[in-house]
Amino acid sequence: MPRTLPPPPTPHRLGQGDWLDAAFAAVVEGGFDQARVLSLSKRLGVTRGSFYWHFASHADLIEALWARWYARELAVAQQLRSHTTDRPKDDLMHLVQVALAHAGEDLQNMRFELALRDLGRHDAKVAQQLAQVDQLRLSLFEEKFLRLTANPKTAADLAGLFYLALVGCYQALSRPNSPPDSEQHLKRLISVYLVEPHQVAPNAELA
Amino acid sequence: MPRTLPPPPTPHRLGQGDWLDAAFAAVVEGGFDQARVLSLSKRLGVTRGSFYWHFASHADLIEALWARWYARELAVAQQLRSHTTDRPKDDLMHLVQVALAHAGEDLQNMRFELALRDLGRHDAKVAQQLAQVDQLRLSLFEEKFLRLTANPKTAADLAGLFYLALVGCYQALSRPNSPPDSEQHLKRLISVYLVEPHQVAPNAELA
DNA sequence: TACACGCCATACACAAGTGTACGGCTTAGC
DNA sequence: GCTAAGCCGTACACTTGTGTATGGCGTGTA
Repeated sequence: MPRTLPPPPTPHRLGQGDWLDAAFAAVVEGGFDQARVLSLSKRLGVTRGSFYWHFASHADLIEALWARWYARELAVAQQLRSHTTDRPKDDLMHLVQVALAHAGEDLQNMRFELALRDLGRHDAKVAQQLAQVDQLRLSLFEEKFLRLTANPKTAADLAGLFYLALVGCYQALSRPNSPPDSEQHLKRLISVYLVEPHQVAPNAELA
Repeated sequence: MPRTLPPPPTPHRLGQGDWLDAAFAAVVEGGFDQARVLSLSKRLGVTRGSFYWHFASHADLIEALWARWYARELAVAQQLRSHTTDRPKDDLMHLVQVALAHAGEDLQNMRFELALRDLGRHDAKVAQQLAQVDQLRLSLFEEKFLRLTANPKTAADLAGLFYLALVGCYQALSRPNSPPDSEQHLKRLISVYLVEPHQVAPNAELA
């Protein structure tokens, strides 16, 4: 068991995880171009000699970075799938809650995912991984919506629209100076117009 | 009148517009980092000496690029605002049609706008311009939806959700290997679940 | 204590990118 | 046909970034 204790005795004695964390932070702040070996080493207070001990190349770091993201997304999806109550609407809103939690770490995850989507638009391998995650999430949403409408086609449609709205929310919330109440606003939009109207009752146009 | 004839007598005698066009194409293909002076000059078959005659610096080019985009977006919004018939639903779907036209040039515009949104996440001035355009579009959508529901709050909500879905569609359609029918699929989703159900009739859950 | 290994610093070579100064060709205007 | 301006090529200095080879310092272990 090599690395389980978070702060090893020596003050700055880095491991792969430290470089990945620093790269993640750099991507969140300035996109994937800012995840340069030179700038990361300055940020970590070491020289590039350390980096090339832990990683074979810069491309290796980037690949390890979105490989870690991919693995985590699979785990999250697995956990969300098992989280099922007898209130389908609450389950759906729980998904929104998890996806749109505006506080701290989740905002970083949003910005990272958007940067990754930008990368995927120009890199075939990243694009494929993203498509897999999208497909996984879509099937998850569809599963939840199927407990609302019982109509497979409608459930698939709503899941698609639901996901489109979520991706749009990512753009809206990741913007600097996004008002702090916009998260609640977006949650309400999704709840009122995508989740609530579809069950037995037709719809409820609130005043 | 300096430059009105599209292909001037000499084969490669460039103007500002040629550099802007080349930069636009580079951004569409590989994001704003690919819009480098060196690579653009190679693409245009000249050296950097030409560039620094037309532009003061690289930042000047980038700024002129999204300034041109901004001006065009203002013009498009102005034109869309005036395009009004007596069939509100058709007007809304016309907006979708214009925004999501998958063919050729419009796909390039989508990818450029997404790249610009990435830039806006790390540049305050770009972020501000984007916020203005978003606000302009939102008010336009709201205007159209107001002719459907007559309820101001509902119209604002639907316009917001409509725009979120559009931004999500941008991500979906800009992906490589997006199936050619996905455009029609997305249009149907927006039509059936966001435009159609909201008028006098409650909603129509099609089988 | 001697030694090997893990981790990092140093130094070198190289490539890509920006900006500037200057010089040359080509076109238009008179 | 001469000239001046527009447009571009060339050469230089500088910065940032990658990758590699090599050496040094520490820690744990025999």
